[in-house]
Amino acid sequence: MTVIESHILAAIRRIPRAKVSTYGAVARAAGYPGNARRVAAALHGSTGLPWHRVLGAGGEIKLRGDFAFEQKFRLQSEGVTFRGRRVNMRQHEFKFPAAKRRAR
DNA sequence: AGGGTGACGATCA
DNA sequence: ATGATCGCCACCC
Repeated sequence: MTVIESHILAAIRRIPRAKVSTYGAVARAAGYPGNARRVAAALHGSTGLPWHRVLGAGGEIKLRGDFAFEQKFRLQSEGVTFRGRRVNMRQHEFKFPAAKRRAR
């Protein structure tokens, strides 16, 4: 568990129920702008997180196959509405408080 | 050290 | 909308 990873996971845990965010936004909120890929990687190897509340830019589901179905199902269960593969961000995006960049 | 990788993102044809 | 391309960056050989 690296420090960057712990910061990223902490940010993800702050996303409230029925709200969503994006890989890029989580990276910025954790203090690591430009590290969207780290967010995805951290998510991939962790458990017990609201992983389904993290989407690609524009509110698009980036997973494919069964995982994509699972994510959509979980979100809809929380009341998040979809327009095809995307969620209405105007309505469901969680706005993180501004965060400062962290040292790498 | 150097090259490949990816649940990314922005841009363009 | 869809696919290609390029920029990006920590990880893992």
